[in-house]
Amino acid sequence: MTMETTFSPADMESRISGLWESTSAFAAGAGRKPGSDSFSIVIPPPNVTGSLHMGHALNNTLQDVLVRWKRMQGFDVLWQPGTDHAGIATQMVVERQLADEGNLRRQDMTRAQFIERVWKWKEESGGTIINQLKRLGASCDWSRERFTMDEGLSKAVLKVFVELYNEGLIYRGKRLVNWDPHFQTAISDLEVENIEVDGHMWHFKYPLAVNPETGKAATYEYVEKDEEGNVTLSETRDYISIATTRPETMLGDGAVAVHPGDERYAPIVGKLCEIPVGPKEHRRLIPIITDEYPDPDFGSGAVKITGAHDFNDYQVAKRGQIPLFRLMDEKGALRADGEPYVLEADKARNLREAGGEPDENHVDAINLVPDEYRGLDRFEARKRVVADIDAEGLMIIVEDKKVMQPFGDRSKVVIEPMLTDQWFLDAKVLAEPALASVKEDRTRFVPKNWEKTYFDWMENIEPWCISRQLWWGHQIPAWYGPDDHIFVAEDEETALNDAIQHYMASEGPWKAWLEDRIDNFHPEELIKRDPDVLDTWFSSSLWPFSTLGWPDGTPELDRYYQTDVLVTGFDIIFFWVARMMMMGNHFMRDEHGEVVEPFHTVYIHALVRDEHGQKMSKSKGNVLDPLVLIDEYGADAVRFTLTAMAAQGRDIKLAKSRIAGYRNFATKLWNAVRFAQINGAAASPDFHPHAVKEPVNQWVLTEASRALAEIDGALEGYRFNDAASAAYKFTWNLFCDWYLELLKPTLNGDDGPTKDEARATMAYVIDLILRMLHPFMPFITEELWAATGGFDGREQMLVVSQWPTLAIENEDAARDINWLIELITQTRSLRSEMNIAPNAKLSGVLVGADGATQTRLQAQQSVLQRVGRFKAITASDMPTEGSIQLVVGGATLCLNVGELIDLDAERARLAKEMGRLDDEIARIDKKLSNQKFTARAPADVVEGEREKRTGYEAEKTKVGEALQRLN
RNA sequence: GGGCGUGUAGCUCAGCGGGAGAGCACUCGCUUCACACGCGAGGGGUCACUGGUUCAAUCCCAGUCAUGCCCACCA
Repeated sequence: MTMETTFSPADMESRISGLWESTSAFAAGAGRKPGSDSFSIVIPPPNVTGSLHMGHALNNTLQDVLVRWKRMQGFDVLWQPGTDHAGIATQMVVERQLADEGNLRRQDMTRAQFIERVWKWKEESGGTIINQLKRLGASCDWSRERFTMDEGLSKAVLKVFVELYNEGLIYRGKRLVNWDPHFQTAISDLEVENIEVDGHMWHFKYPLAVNPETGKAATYEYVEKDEEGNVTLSETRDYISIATTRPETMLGDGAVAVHPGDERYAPIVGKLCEIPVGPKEHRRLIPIITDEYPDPDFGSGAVKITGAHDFNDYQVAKRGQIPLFRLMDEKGALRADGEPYVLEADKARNLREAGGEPDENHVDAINLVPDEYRGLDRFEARKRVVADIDAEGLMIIVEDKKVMQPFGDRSKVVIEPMLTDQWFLDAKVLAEPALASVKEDRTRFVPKNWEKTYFDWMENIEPWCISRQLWWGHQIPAWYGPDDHIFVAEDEETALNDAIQHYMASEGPWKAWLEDRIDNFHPEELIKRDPDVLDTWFSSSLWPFSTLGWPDGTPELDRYYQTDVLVTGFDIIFFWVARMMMMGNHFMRDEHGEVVEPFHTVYIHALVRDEHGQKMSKSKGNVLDPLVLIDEYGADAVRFTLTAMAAQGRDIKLAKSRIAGYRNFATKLWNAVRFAQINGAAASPDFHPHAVKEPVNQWVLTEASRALAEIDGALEGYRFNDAASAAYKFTWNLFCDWYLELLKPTLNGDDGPTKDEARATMAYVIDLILRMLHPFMPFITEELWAATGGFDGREQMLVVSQWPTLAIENEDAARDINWLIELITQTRSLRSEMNIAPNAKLSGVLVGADGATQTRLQAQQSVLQRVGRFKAITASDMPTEGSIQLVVGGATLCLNVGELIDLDAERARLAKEMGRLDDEIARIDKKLSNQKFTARAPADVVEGEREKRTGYEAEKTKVGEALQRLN
């Protein structure tokens, strides 16, 4: 087979991919050795709406490196792929598509129609990212691809929900949650991004209530003191000053709170003040209460309490039994439905405090939202409230202020805390065993410092709001009876039976209703299913076992669970890793009933940034698209770059020049193999690496052994960058730069056993290189594997061939070849420095060489001529006159350069060399003369310094002699 | 406010107790019979700063200054 000087990744990659696919090379267990252990990884399922970005490329390259390495080692490997249904993201995509088509909006369709539409979209466009992963070379078992909404996974979700509900760990309740007014759903704390924005803080006067007996406004002496207790301000006030960043929530205030120790407000605690918004005759009065929450030193020290629209206020309201007024609708507009939301238990109390009687008629009298504000968007309402208060002269001041504002991570709109009915998971209980697993080292994070992040979050975990007011997702398996009794079951039939049983055993009206038509009613007449769906991460948290068939007991579950390592980015430690730990620990047990964690290792990798360290974003225009890079440089180059830069604990700043550099590496490998082909590299049945005779071959096998050990060690420790760099250095700097060069005289020489050994060793080492590089650069290595005849007859594709093991350590050969390399390197430097033409053939004599060196000289004569560009080098006792002299390995090499020699330059060069040696010796002497050093430093270190000194001294003598000869 | 990082050659980064490294960029020289996506040779660094521990510190500790990220309820 003839090879071009460069290769074309594009053609090759699709061809190779096809071969892998058609031979099922990635199938679970492909290439395993009989009786081998399993090695399994579950892919972090990308969103079905996703397309491959650099983060995916890094994440999946690293997984693929591990998986290919383990597969070649003979493990029974499963890399489980799949995608996530991504509730909000997918619903968003499909709704946008509907809008683009000018068709119905979601709201105009039935739920069933819409969901059908989403599935259709999924079938048509949902596979994009999977194909992109294939282009990267990800060796997942694609035949086992799963989707979080698959039947099997949905079954797992139902089972988990029902069990956790029955255990009391899932419950429904009215709580303050993060409400996304754009998507009109609750979201979890994690889906909220707090961003600092420019805002304002308004200071308003809340007038004290008119005393009904006197008909006058109440007043009090407001006194401020400095730190020493001196009065700095004293005035009579008929109001309390309130600071707020959100005036639009004022209509929902339930109280004003001050700190119990705040003397300024002590005279008015317990009194009422008025919310200064809306028609005067209908303004609501609220009490001034005390609570630890207000900070007397911040603002005025008085805080308005809006329990239904602020998380802090909610806590204060609960403590003080302050009513919660839900002021807004699902879109974040002030409600227009006329009826204020008041918790039943608090209704009477509120009315009483508002000065009214607790009867239904009075509710309208304190109607929460005045007519002129009804239906206003919250930001519009804010402007109106501020303007109206200002017009009334009740605004004290407005400050510009940076405020932290919550935004929906997908919708990018301001999140509104809202009082709604939601489902929650008691995460605190589930977190405990998940914490213990990491504390007790049964699951470990790499790098370890991420454990602290995990601990901090898990130790302070809050209930997880798992319900979403969406249509796309796992619908919550809960049904409500006519009296709102909840029936949770895996299917409607069970829920219905439960309901029938429940009501038949009750004494209420529904018993009679049922007795009337027990076999003749539609289920919907009795129970209605909760319309909400579960948070996408609920199903993702089951991924490590739901993809393997759980809750059924499958052979795959037995074989591949616990998975080995989870490879992921730190940004989803909370979203996903922690939750998988919670669910895995709760549901998965071994035969002894012991907890089995979903994975024993969590490898956390960095973020990929642009070359200046900026986060890649469309708006900055600095996004590098992995697919574009793959087109330009090949998948192997992209993969190798990401691997080589994946140092632990550091973000990857990706520059195209690096990718180009590793593309060049691929070309280099290509040409090395081409060279070997041209020169008849051939596997010989008689070849045994331990039996080679030539030092150069012994040496390259020694170096290959070292490189392999380094790669294995690095991969064991997830030091991907070290592994890549060891493979790179061996291949290029050792094999190409030296081994192939040193072989050239032999390969161009006469046939014979030496040449045969060279050809066989060359073939053997190329085999080795292709194997050791395969996890990093699967395409080109597979291609070259096919292009070369190897030692195993190429019965298998490289992907399922064996990972090399080699442990040859030949010190003598290493010394021989390193001497040769040093001699050639030094002469090259000299030629360059002395401006001697690179192709000028020099002759030289080696003076003072010991026996071993003389033997080397003899043996390497042809190499020296070819690679070192010497006419000849002979051993001699007598230095040549008028030569340039070099000290190499304890001997002096005199190079005859004829008229080329410039005596002054030569003297200067040697003098500089002397100076360098003097410096080295002085440095060592300083150390050795330090008695503390010789006394306290380890003996081998001291001995090492002495040896170095001896070496420098010997070299100095030689250089001195050379210098003398010039005079 | 708490936590986790990072500051090493012009750029991007390895190294992390005993003689400062790589890739790219730069300079010089090479149509050397695999490769110019190449070959050979070079220049370039008080390893952020200040103290401390140590026989020895770029590396360990403390502080300072920069810089990045995550978490958090100051209205």
